Amino acid sequence: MKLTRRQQDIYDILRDNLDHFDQPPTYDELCQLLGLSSRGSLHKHIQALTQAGLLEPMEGLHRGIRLVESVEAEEGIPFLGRIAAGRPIEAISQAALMKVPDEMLTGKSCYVLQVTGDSMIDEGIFDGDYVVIEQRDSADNGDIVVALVNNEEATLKKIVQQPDKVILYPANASMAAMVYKPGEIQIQGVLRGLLRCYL
Amino acid sequence: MKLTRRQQDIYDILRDNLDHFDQPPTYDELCQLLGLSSRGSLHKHIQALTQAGLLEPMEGLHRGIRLVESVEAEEGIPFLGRIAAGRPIEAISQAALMKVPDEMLTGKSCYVLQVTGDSMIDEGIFDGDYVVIEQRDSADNGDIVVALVNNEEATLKKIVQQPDKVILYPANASMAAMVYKPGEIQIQGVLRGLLRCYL
DNA sequence: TAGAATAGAGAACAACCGGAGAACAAATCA
DNA sequence: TGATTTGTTCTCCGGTTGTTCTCTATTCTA
Repeated sequence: MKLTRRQQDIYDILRDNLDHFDQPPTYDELCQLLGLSSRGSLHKHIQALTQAGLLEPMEGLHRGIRLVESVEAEEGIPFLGRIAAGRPIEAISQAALMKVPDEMLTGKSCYVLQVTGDSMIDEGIFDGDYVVIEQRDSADNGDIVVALVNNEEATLKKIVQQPDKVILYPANASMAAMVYKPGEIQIQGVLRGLLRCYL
Repeated sequence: MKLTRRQQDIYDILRDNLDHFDQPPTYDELCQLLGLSSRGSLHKHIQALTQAGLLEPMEGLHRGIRLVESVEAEEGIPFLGRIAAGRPIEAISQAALMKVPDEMLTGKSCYVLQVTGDSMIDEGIFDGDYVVIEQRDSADNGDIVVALVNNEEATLKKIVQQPDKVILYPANASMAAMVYKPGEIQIQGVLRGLLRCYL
């Protein structure tokens, strides 16, 4: 169902309010947020959203505006942000969904990051490529993982774990491997797929 | 149905706008983008695109210009087979569909091939990777294309076309470029995306 | 060269969108 | 219970936006 601009505004505000308050707003409160002076005008939009299946029908109840729970999710897995060696993952403001081949999905929770930098270039992972990551807290030796170093820097590297140390290998002849103590490294996910767009 | 030049312009702009805004443009906004001063002129083109099945019919709705989402974007595009330099495309027995990110689709007809061999390794295209190809019979210099050589061998190479010759460059330091006469090379498609599965 | 196809300008029209405000009824609160 | 808040319904309005015309210019083709 297609929403008009104002309907979209109102839906966004309602969705936003969900996180901030435990009670739905009254019409008057919503009108104030929207800069309206007439409840009647708002009501028409609320009705349209209900018609569209985005709001539960509210039969006269006060504070009865409620979002429909299972708005059928679009297909795809979330694109979370960028990962660059030596920095935290840079989250993107608006969560977008990205369709990926089923072959890359493992049934576990997965997400997409965009790679910044050339540290994995010898593995054919270039600056600007997208990687599909399976959320996990452990990995096998030789896996390419998203690792959190000292709870602050996120990086994409090939990992080798030994009883007394953890080594992160970049795939770039001009960069050196880094050695850490096991406690300093936290695995956040394992590389499952690569996506690259040409112009 | 074949689009006129202006119709193609408009379609491209609409497709481009999809990524930048969450609401379709109004006629006036589109006119401004196109340098038109009359909504009536635009309307004729919109109608033609609707007729061609590329736009949803908009029954008087404001901001009602909406692209018809192709089945391909929902279900995936066909995986046709393997391509190895020096051999015809090896078709797969049963056609499978593969979901790919919308960003790789151009609205034109696309398909997926699996790459065999290392001839494009310096471009980060490895043996076993999947490539998304847009079906076309022409390309710009520097594009990576699926080219049919002498009507029998298919190959994935970077192309440079000159009036008197066509050069196919592999992206592998240990391989040499090949030079052909224009008539010997037939372009079958242009590289739009790359997919790689890890384990 | 005539005709068709493409492309645009501009005017007039109708529908849609968003809003105001009054009156009413139901829910909630004191 | 009575008063107040809150949701509902209704009519009305104006600007925006899509639609339909007619008219003109340019390009391509038979």
